[in-house]
Amino acid sequence: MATGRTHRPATRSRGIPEATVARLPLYLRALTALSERSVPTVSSEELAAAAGVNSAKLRKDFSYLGSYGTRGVGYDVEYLVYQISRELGLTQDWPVVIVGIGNLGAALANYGGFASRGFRVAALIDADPAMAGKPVAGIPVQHTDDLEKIIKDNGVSIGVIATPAGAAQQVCDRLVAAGVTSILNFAPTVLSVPDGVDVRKVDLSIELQILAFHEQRKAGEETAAGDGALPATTRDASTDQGPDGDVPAVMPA
Amino acid sequence: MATGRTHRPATRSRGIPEATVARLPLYLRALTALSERSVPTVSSEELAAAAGVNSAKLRKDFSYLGSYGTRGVGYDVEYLVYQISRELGLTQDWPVVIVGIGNLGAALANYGGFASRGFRVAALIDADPAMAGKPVAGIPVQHTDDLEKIIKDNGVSIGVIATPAGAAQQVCDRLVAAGVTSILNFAPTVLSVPDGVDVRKVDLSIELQILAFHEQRKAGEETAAGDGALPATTRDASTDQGPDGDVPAVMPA
DNA sequence: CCATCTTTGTGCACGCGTTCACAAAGACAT
DNA sequence: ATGTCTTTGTGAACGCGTGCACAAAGATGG
Repeated sequence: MATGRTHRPATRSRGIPEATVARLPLYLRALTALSERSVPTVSSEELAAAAGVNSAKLRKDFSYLGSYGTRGVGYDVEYLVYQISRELGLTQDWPVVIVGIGNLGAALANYGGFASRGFRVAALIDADPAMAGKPVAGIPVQHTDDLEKIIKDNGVSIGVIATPAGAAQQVCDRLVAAGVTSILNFAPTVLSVPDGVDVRKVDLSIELQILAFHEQRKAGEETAAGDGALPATTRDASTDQGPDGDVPAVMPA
Repeated sequence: MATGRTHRPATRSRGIPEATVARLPLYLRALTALSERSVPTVSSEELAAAAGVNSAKLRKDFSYLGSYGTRGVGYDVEYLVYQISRELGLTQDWPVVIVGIGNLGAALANYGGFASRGFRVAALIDADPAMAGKPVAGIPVQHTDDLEKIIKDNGVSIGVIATPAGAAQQVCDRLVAAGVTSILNFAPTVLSVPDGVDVRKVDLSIELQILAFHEQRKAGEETAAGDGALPATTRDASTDQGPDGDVPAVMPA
């Protein structure tokens, strides 16, 4: 998914570049796997391979956190797991509410990856009165009317929006008004929020569209001769190095 | 979601920067909305606002596609919808298979955003024999054994992986071997694929972790003096200018 | 204690992406 | 036709992120 930032130029949070922050969870996952296999240390090379990144990049990323490695040896797995967890704020409990319990909302409620990382689904909220009280993933769905109270009672600061596009902005506004300062938006809309509120966006259809773009390029390069309107003619599929760059489809905003 | 690119340095596909490609779907969505309201033309300023981006960026993005605007007037909505759709390859039908029909897979199968953009769910595939034949979103689930045949019979080139992490790489390998060249991965794993195959990754837990990082920063800034564990106490919501940069959590690879 | 070997941490250069700011282009009125 | 006004399209500067390549640091063995 891709979205644009309109204002601030990619602020660097407390010295840690955003790009690095976005990779920390990846490292953490790889490290956790190593930890479960009781591997004591890893080299930047090995860990980078496991996380699917360049080793120099990984070392530079870690250098922003401090010098946690030992030259000639590598990094202590357990220690690094702790440091990254702490940096990401995963050592504390984050109550989360999911608003919009349709197919996607229900799937998210059931998703194990949340609980395993310190995120606790504090409540499920839906506008449909018929849903109220019905348990999803073992948690009873509550009605939107109680949204503000739920947020406040549970000290929720992170909200997940999985409503239809039409309801998203309104839900967002209410979440923010109630004190939520971080939002993960699955609805296909651009949300506008006041400064100080983080929004990350996940749009499944956009991801597919980006894939389709590249797929189209791989496929017909010569078939493009068609009607007009576009240059795209006689494209020789010569060295088709298969596209893919590092571009987001999910970003804050 | 976040992943790193290991190799190629963000190839520019046929002159169109990846960053631009990632934004095209956003513009398209905004334009479609305008089209439905029968708005004939839009200025870059208006459209940029609707898409949540900078107007200069939008104009530059469009300039990569060609000169479709009229100075002093703006852009013709219908024409632009067509051009972007064509550029993204949405004027053709893209059969897609979803592998792994758990909570998430089922939600994806039901997701309306796919069909509305030229993506057709050609088949649902799951490894559980008990699922076989059971209809999900009106489509009968088929067994993994038939994966290769399904891909070939339907001419599928885009696959969606919604299996548990453990099965993802294996499924991926089979998809690729069967001819799939674009993969949207929801499993929390780094997939390795041969050159020429595009992978985009969506990781819900990573998104939350990134939000948690910023949330933590917003929360305790002063409490940080403590033991080193976590600030998170006494949250004063002062002037919390909230961080947020433009960093991806989803990328190809 | 010294030599060697491994691996980290980083200075530096390069390239992509973003943004500003403006000239060119066209619409529209007179 | 000519002038004015709006909006595009883009040249240029800047900043972030990436990756190379190497020096510094430490482990390890003799």
